[in-house]
Parts: sequence; C-alpha cells; structure tokens
Amino acid sequence: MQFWLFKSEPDVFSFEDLKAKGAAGQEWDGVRNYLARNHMRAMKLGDRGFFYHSNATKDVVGIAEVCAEAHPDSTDSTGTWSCVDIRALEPVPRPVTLAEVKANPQLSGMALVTSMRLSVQPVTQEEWSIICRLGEVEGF
DNA sequence: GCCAACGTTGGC
DNA sequence: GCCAACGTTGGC
Repeated sequence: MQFWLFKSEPDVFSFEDLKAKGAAGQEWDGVRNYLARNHMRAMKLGDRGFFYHSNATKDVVGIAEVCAEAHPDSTDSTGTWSCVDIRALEPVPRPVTLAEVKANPQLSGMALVTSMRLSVQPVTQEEWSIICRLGEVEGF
C-alpha cells in the first residue's frame, strides 16, 4: 500500500464535506497539474492519503482512502486529465499543522515542505507513521 | 494583500 | 529547444 496527501482549500471542499459524501466518496476532479495527475494514476484501490487543509488552517485533518482508481476527469473534455475517487476514513484527533511538519527534522523531506504547491503528493511510510503519531491517530 | 515559487505558454 | 512573460498557488 502506498501513501499520499491530498490538498484542499477547506472553504471550497473540506474534510467535513468528504465525510458527508460517505462511502461512495468524491471524484478528486479539477487537478490540472501533470505531476499530480501522474501520482493519481499510480494510486491503487485502498491506498491511504492524508487530507490537508491549505490556506485557512494549514493542517492535516483527516485520513482518506482511494475508493476508485484513476479514470477520466469528468470536468475535462480534452481527455488529458485523470482523477481518482477518495472517501473519508477517520478524522485526525489532533490536527498536525504545517508549522509542526516544518519544525520536525524527520519531516523536512516531505513534499509538503519541498514542493509546497503540489496538490497531490506522495508520502513515505515513515512520514505517514510520524504524522499519525503526532496526530494521535489510532490504528494506522 | 503581497509576493515567492514554480508550472505553463508562446515567440523566436 | 530555449527562455522570457505570465498566471496560479499558497504561505505569511
């Protein structure tokens, strides 16, 4: 299983909104960046991802799961863009802020720090474990 | 609201 | 194929 991070502006689409979609989840459409697209194409059913709120609170607030592998983006008529569907699994009990990530030497290599603008990012197993611990996430 | 980072576009 | 101009993202 691989790990990822999905960025979203909570004013536009928050983790609460994803929870409200239930088990069916949400098409992660609208991504118009090749690297982000390629990451989504690499995702497998059941892969896990952090849900990160940009702009407002800048923190990892939830755990999501890939519930449909890459397919054409329904908001794109050119056939260039793909997306996966994700659904909410668990909230992060104690959201992990960007400031904490930056302050932690073990997380200095995270794409969240090094590729600030990338909206869909890979997360290593180690990074995943550290953030779950910081966020007091049980069972991941 | 500003601005740095960086991806994309288009002229040559 | 290079690179300047431009647009967008997102932290501050």
